[in-house]
Amino acid sequence: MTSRQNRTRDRAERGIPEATVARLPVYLRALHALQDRGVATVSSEELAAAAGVNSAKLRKDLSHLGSYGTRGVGYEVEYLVYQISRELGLTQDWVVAIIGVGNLGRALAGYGGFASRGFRVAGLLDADESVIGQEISGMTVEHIDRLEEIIAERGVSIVVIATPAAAAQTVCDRVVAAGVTSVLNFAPVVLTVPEGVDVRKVDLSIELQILAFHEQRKAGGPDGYDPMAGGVSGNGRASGYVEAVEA
Amino acid sequence: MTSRQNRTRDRAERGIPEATVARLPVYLRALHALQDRGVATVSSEELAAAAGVNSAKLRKDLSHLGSYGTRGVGYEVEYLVYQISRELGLTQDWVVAIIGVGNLGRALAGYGGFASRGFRVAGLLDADESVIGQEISGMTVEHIDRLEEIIAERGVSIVVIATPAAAAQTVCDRVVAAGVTSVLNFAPVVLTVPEGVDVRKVDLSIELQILAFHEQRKAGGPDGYDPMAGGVSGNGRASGYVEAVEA
DNA sequence: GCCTGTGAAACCCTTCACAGCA
DNA sequence: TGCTGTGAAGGGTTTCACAGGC
Repeated sequence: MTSRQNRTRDRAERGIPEATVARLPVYLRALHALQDRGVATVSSEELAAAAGVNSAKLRKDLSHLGSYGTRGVGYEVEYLVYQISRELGLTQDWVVAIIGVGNLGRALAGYGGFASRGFRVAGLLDADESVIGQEISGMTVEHIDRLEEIIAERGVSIVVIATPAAAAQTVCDRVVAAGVTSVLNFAPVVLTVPEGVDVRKVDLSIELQILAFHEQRKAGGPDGYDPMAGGVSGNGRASGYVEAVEA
Repeated sequence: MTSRQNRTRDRAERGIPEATVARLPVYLRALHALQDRGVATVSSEELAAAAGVNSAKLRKDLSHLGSYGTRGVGYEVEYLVYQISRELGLTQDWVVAIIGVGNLGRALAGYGGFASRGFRVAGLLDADESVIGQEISGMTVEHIDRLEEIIAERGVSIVVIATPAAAAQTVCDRVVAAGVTSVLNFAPVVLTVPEGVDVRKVDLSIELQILAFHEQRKAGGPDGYDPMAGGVSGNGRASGYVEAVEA
């Protein structure tokens, strides 16, 4: 490896695989749990078990950050926590605003996992007059009209969209126009953004649908009993689906 | 392709790639939106745009289900909706129970995207006496003691865990012992389950951490300004991280 | 001896490009 | 002609298995 590319910088080639990045937070959580239990060093086998992956994968992943382990011994927990935190950018604070304080927005506002990872919620915004001014998790809900102002003044760099589906794209456009380039979207729509803006999506119902797919498969055991064969046409086509408002 | 494997069953080999399964719900949503707008047929190009993928990927994905398109024309929206719904197992109803009615559990209980996809929430359970008996989204919160009874009597096949991290594994064990083999976990822990049980995980803070990683990279432009180089040691190691209770 | 770090193989997923059919 | 369906190429990810250092 490292065939072409200047090899002045040794360890972490600029460019950690996406799959690895997605697992680093999981390792980090497992490491924090070990830290709480007073564990000082851990082997790839143990840490992998705690994170729910196999040890080869864990070692490959960590090797992308550098050589932070000791052969014959394992990894020093505290040191690894620091290295992963730094790599993920968690040694600095990130200012977050949450748009939409329905049930989901409230849940997010009160979610302890944010603050403990260096994410500071600096604004809760909504369009509904009846919730403006309400106190939620120690913060006062502000009017969406002040979106641009709040982003600029408080240095918001990540925005969480928890609005109804219909409002999400409009809110996203305004947020992007205000200079934000990282968006976490909980609304069940595909957001269109310009080049250079990152959108990640969490969709509650997609996960359930994937589970349903696998659950359906289990019924038929191996060697293909065709699930629903026959009964299907009696059921009529897509039986009056209605796209509800969701979120 | 299809080198070894009996070729009696032509179209859908039992075994759709996971990556494809994960995108089918997205296509389904886009198709529902088209249906609402009265669109009868759609090309792979248009549907792909609506779903946020490229058209080659969409066609490959759909080809795993069968040949449901018409060359030179496109796909009939209603027919495709039905085929994808059937493949995902959404032509039948799934009975769901939600464990833990904190902020997140409440949000999930009220989430319209479940009911509209054939997921029927048949139970809201919690351990906290002070919420038992409360009405949430038209349902009465019941005591976790009745978990096994409720699963059996109401035919629950998918359980959503929205408890605090500390309670999740215990709840999961009981749920699995009661015969449930599909679990959607919102608690920030890795759940250990026996072979044959599917667990999917939604982690709110992991997504933010992945965004932070990319956001951090943007600061340094191309040709590697090392983010945080130098300032780091002055900051000291992992600056007193405390694993908060979360969720 | 033991456990990390990593080439190499295997596997999966995406993208390309075009044959084939309405 | 236009768009689907799909072999083939390409890229990324996982797993294997072992070399290498403590």
